[in-house]
Amino acid sequence: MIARRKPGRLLSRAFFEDPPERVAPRLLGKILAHRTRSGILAGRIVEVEAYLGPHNNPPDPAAHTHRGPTPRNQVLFGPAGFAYIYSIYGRYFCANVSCEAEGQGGGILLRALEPLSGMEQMARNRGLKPGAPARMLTSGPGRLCEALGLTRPTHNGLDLLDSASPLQVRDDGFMTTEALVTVRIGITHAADWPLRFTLEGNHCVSGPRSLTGQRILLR
DNA sequence: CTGTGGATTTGCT
DNA sequence: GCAAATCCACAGG
Repeated sequence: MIARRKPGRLLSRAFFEDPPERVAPRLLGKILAHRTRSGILAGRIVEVEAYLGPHNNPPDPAAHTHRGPTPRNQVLFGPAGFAYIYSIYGRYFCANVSCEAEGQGGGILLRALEPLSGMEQMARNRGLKPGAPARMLTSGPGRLCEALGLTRPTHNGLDLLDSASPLQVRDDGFMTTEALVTVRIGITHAADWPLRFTLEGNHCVSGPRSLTGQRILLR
């Protein structure tokens, strides 16, 4: 007998219509779900990073939107709650969610999930044996996309809040009280800005365990 | 834990 | 044309 997970409910557009540094911590504990022919691949969001739009002062030099709209980043300048997926280092994809008001260019990078359903298919997608540890499936932005089967050609620009969309962010009622805030990973500019948010202690969080930071209370 | 190499898309000059 | 890039796998200590 397979236990059916609580699917949760879709989030509202308003949830995402705030600056990235405010939406990012709010996203912790929510669920990213991909409906595929081979089942639902889903996990709880345990690590995110905020990337600020170019209207900020000073602008965020690490953000893809830093120099304004381009063909690649146009989704980030659209309405909030859409998937921005880009390719990186020739081998991987990374998934983001557009946020704040249309035209503002804010985004949130999804860096790690705790797998909830479809682990066997995730392992296949990642080229691992069934039963591979959760960490190896969805810990890291490239791994996360590979595990869920997300690519730019098929998933960039999808509405994450639409009941008909194959890719959604959902809320199953999971409550968190505290987040750890650290600097972002893998960037060279604005390397000291505290814009990475994690569920401290969750073993699917990527990156060095030694990264220290401030704890904040979640509303 | 650290270091290092693979690999290609993007956008600027 | 080229440098940079929101990375990952693997080897070695």
